[in-house]
Amino acid sequence: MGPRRGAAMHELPKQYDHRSAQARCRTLWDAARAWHAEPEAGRPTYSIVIPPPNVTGALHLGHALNNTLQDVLVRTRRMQGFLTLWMPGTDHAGIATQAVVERRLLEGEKLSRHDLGREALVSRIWAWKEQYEKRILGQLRDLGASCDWDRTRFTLDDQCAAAVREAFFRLFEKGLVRRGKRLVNWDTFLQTAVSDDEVFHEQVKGHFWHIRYDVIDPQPGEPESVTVATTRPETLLGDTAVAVHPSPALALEATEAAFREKRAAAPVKEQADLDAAIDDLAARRRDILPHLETLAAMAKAGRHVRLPLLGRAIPLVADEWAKPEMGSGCVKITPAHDPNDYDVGRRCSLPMINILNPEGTLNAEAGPYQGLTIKKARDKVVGDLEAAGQLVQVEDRVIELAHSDRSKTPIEPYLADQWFIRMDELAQPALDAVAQGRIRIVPERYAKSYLDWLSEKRDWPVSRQLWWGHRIPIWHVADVSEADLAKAFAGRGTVAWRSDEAGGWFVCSSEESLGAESVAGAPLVRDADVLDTWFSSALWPHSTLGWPAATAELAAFYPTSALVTSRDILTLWVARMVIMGVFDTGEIPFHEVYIHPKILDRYGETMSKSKGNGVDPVDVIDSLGADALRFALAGMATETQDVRMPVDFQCPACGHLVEQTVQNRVKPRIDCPKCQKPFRTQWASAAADLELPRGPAVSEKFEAGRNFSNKLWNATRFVLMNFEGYSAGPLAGVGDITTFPLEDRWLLSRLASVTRDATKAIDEFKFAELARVLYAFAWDEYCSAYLELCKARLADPARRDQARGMLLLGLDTILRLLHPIMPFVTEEIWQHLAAAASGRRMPWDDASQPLPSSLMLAAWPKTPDTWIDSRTETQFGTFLAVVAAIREIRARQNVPPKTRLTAVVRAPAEIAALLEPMRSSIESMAAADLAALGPGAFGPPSAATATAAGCDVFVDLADLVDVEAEIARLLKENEKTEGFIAAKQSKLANESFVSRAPDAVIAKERAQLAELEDKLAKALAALEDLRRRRV
RNA sequence: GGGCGAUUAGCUCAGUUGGUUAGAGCACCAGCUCGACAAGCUGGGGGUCAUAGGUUCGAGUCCUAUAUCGCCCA
Repeated sequence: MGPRRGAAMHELPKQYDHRSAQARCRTLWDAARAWHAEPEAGRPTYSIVIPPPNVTGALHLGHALNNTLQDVLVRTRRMQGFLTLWMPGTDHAGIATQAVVERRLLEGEKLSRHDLGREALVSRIWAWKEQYEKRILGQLRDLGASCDWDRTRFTLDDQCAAAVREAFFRLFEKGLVRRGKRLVNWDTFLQTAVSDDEVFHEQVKGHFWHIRYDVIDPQPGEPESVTVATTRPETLLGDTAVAVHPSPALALEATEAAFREKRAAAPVKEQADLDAAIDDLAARRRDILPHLETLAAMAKAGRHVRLPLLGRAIPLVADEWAKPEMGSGCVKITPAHDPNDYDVGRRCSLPMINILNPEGTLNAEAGPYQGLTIKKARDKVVGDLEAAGQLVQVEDRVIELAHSDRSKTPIEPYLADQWFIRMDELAQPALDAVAQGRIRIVPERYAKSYLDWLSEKRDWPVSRQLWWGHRIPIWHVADVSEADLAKAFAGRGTVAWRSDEAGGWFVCSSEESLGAESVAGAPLVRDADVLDTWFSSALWPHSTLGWPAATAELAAFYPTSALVTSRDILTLWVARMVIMGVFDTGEIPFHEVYIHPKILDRYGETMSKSKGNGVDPVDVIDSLGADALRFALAGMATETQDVRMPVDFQCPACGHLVEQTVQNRVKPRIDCPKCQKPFRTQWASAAADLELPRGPAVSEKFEAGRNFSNKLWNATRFVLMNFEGYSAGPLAGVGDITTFPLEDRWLLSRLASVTRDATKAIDEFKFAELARVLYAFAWDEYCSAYLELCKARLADPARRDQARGMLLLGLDTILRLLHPIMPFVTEEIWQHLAAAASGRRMPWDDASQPLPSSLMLAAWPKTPDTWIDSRTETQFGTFLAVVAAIREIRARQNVPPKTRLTAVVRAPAEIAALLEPMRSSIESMAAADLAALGPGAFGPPSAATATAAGCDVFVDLADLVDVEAEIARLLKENEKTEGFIAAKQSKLANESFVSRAPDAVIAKERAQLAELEDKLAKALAALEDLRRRRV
């Protein structure tokens, strides 16, 4: 602080401090509840519901991206004057949350959920939820999300629960809910079915056991046994058939034909393998086909084989699932424990024997094996088979084993009673909404997967054998008549019942309780299951707004405007929201769905906590600021594809960046290769590791945003430094801009173009483009060009105020356009502007009102199209090119920046006339004296030359010039120019080009050729001068 | 097996209805302590647009095939 600066000056620190700014802005926004939306008649609305994050843990980078994009939309629309609601909330995430809590319970207290009981476990999960919900919402606020925090919902709160019961009840009443057996993915650890989406496959080493099943009473000519192979021998206890292909000869022929066709088209390197496969088929035809034909005939005759160990007679059946080209050509059929066998079982009407208890031990159906775990049963079955001489062979084999994503334990296919929602009728309106364009999916190509998935109209299994979730509002009652039910629930429109087709009844209610323990003496037993977590998510857009009540919020904000999400839940969530939204309210839940990309690591893998390859958004917010994070994320949201983000560990001791690799990312501690000091990672668990400082995972991608924040900050610092004695008046009319100096007309033109482009980018969900356009304008045009130009004007009292006004107009507009992406730094600066220039108004502001207290509530720029002036932009471009040419000469001749140059610009008369008013600007920006400007201007023989936008620039370097370097440079440049000329000439000599290309293209080519030839001629003349000088 | 997408500078990505000499950020090189900013300024080097064909006066862009990678579905 020099003595020249008085206390009244708005002197800002040299560096932007994101930490204090973020805290201040949050306080400001919260105090004003600037994010709150109250329904209000007659105002256009814009609404988004947040994809509710799971309360399982902390937010990751994907959440940061997802919510940044929503906030960009929401902040823009709010500034544009829409009554804007962004509905926040979290998801109870059924199985995911219960699994996390159960795992901690087991690790921490060695207790299972059964030790605790339903009520106690659920209350533990609620406690977990409270903790993580708070953390997640806090992180969203740290990110800057302008959600309506007064409306925060939770998928399991009372309001959502009422909506869930009502929706289920309506489905039940309409007969769209059914109960049935289904082969489910059984998680024996969590003891629940998990959906296909919650299953991942992992390759594990296993075996392939070949087992002999004896034929009962073989006839002469018939085989005495069949051999089948399995990776899961214990399942034979549940076998109810052995299958063989009904027409093995035809099947083999078809397979062979397919192979031959493939062979004909195959590249050479694959041919050998295919030949071998074909030979193998021929051998099979010779060796085992007769045997299979016999077995097929036996199957059709209803013959049986004996199940080893248990001795049960099971039929031979003919089914195409048995592949004659594989193994022995026969397969064992265990309908209750294998998806394919289940299909066979249904086709052949086989019994289905479930041999498992829910916790993964064998039940009474397993006879002597009852009570064993699957693993022990497997060992014993194999041992017993061997002892009985039924085990033919054991092969080592790598198998794809299904695991539960939640418990990480192997999945057992398991036959169980489940609740389903019938999709045949429900899916159609959801299909139509997208097919007919009432819901627009962006990018469009994702509409295909949505439509494909929905058009299968597969029933939705909605029951889960969990304790954490919405309890299915169904009670079971047996031994009563319908008249009993009608009497018991007379006048209750909220109760409905249907036959369970086994003599009993299902009673469903939209109320929390039936208000009765029994009907006609028969007990009402509440169904133990809870609903799939996606059921409550499917209601999210309308349940959060108060449905089924006819609230003002529902009327104002439903259907919502847009949904922003990631593609992996397009079917699980988006499609189901459409289905349930239309079913419950008769209206689609949103008009647009924007699918954003995924962020991958440097190897192209998706980031996940379990891989340890992610970046924690909190680290970025902490070190570089929320705006830096948001700017980088918005810049990654390109339309076409996922983006990679190379990640490094930052050494906490020396700051060195250690590349994150597949090897080191799973280690609990890493030694910094530079300073040798160790640091811990997210995996640290040993006490010694936990004491180490943490090395956060970082990415340089975020630094651009931090630097940009600082650039804006310093531009403001400069503007405010020059505000002494300035009182900004309203800029409402801006006045007669035709009298403005060129640079001001240029700035206005650029402001108008950029505003138009930015607004369009947001309308089209082109977030990366938005970020790029604003970055380039703010940095390269406003700061590097305009602000530099103003330096001379600010020193001149006669021109000072015009420059200040324009600087303010430009800065304020940039802040408003940038605010949706970088809310904190723009708000912080806006507050400083308010202190220094409270009287200012933008042309699009309501001049009769004071400016809002927060940038968040300021008006989005509405620039007049009349500002756009392409002639001015061209003219300004020429000016910049001349400046650049002089600077280039300075740089290539190694002239120090302080040494003042003398330059001459030869330009055609009309260009010279345009440049004339910019003479002093050229001089100040290029640090050069302009000795001459015009068509007749020429430089001395000792000048270095450059060309720029039709002008020739000469810089007299007298004895400074490095003649040899200049000659070498010109020679190289001429070579290039000659190449271009040759290419143009041949193009223009091409008869078909000249006759077919549009005239405009040809004229352009001619003009370019002329320009190039002119350039070459001038360069040759300059070369001559230099050569003469050398001699 | 079916579908979708991608391949452009060392890295991460733009590139509009086909039409100048293909752009940006980071990284790299050279020079700069200028009263806004070294998280900065000025200048520079760096690309046979995956490969092979085709359409066209003209292809990074359209078509076909191939290779590689990714995702979704069974």
